[in-house]
Amino acid sequence: MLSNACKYAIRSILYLAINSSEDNKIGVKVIAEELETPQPFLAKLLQQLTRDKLVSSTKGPNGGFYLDSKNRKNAIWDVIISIDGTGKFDNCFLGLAKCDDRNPCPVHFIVAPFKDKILDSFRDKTIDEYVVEIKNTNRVISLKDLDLFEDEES
Amino acid sequence: MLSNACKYAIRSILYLAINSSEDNKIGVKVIAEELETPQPFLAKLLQQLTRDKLVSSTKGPNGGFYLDSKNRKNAIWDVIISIDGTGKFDNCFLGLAKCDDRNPCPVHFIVAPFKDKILDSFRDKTIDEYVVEIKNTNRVISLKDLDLFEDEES
DNA sequence: ATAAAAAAAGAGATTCTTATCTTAAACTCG
DNA sequence: CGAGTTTAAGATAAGAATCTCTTTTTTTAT
Ligand code: FES
Ligand code: FES
Repeated sequence: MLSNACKYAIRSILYLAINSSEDNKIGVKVIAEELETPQPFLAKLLQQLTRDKLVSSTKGPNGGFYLDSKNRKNAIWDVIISIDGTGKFDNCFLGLAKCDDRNPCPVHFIVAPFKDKILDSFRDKTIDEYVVEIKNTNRVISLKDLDLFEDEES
Repeated sequence: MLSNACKYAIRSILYLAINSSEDNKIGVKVIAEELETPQPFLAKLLQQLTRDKLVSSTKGPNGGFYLDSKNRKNAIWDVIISIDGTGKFDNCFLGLAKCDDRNPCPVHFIVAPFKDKILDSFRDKTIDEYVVEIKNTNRVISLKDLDLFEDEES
């Protein structure tokens, strides 16, 4: 549904939203390590996002990537468009030409409501709002430090 | 989520379920035309499905592919396993190592119920049951004859 | 100047998709 | 039965898309 590239991009945007600021720019290297993604690939993606004004960057010493307040008003959907282009979402789950209520494939009415829901969530919430939610609910974005609740039992 | 190959496979299984029988075997060529899929690619997929006993075939004149009553007791899920292998479904939507309720990514709780539901539908229903449903509700499987309801208005 | 970092371009690897060609099986008809 | 036709099975490879890595250039801070 989403390309690998796009997943990396979304995760890094969220990472930057949480960890960066104008005073605290973060280099590709750190981001890549933190998110456990291939570094050069991520670099390219971040460049793309920068061109599309979804993240900000400065070169030179103490340079790096960060999100300014404008960037934070964008939606995840913008990231998806920037990286994967539109389309991947509107397609029929079984590969029919159109995904359409009037000519549904056998799984259409199972898939469609969820597609709508997730699409809404991606389009309507700003990055900022996502971050609030992530902070409130302890959602994970990096591959590291999984099993946060490991020793919760007993 | 599903590979192209897998989509083709699912659609041809359903096509065969609806249109074929032991007395009415259907050749790759017809199936490929009907479903508008690349013929040689489909051929390979059908071979794979035949090896896994999900479809039946005979060679020679009047030969072709069909579903016998055993084949019809399988589930779509079996097709997915045969073509894509397991896994593609259990993955995190944002590419994290595990998709896990305890360490959810920011979209996990939007995606997870959907995944469960569709998975159930794929695992629990037999091909036969799907066909009944398709017939009852006029679902589309081929790319041709879309817009069944084109002139329904007015 | 020097060093740090992103930007840019592009080479290489891998996987996914499609096409071609040969072989083997099954039926048909003389 | 036996030659010829039909169709799937199998092997191989060409093409395309996706993903990963390398190298060079440009910008900026100190
Ligand atoms: S028509 Fe297949 S998912 Fe909507
Ligand atoms: S953890 Fe990401 S979808 Fe479940």
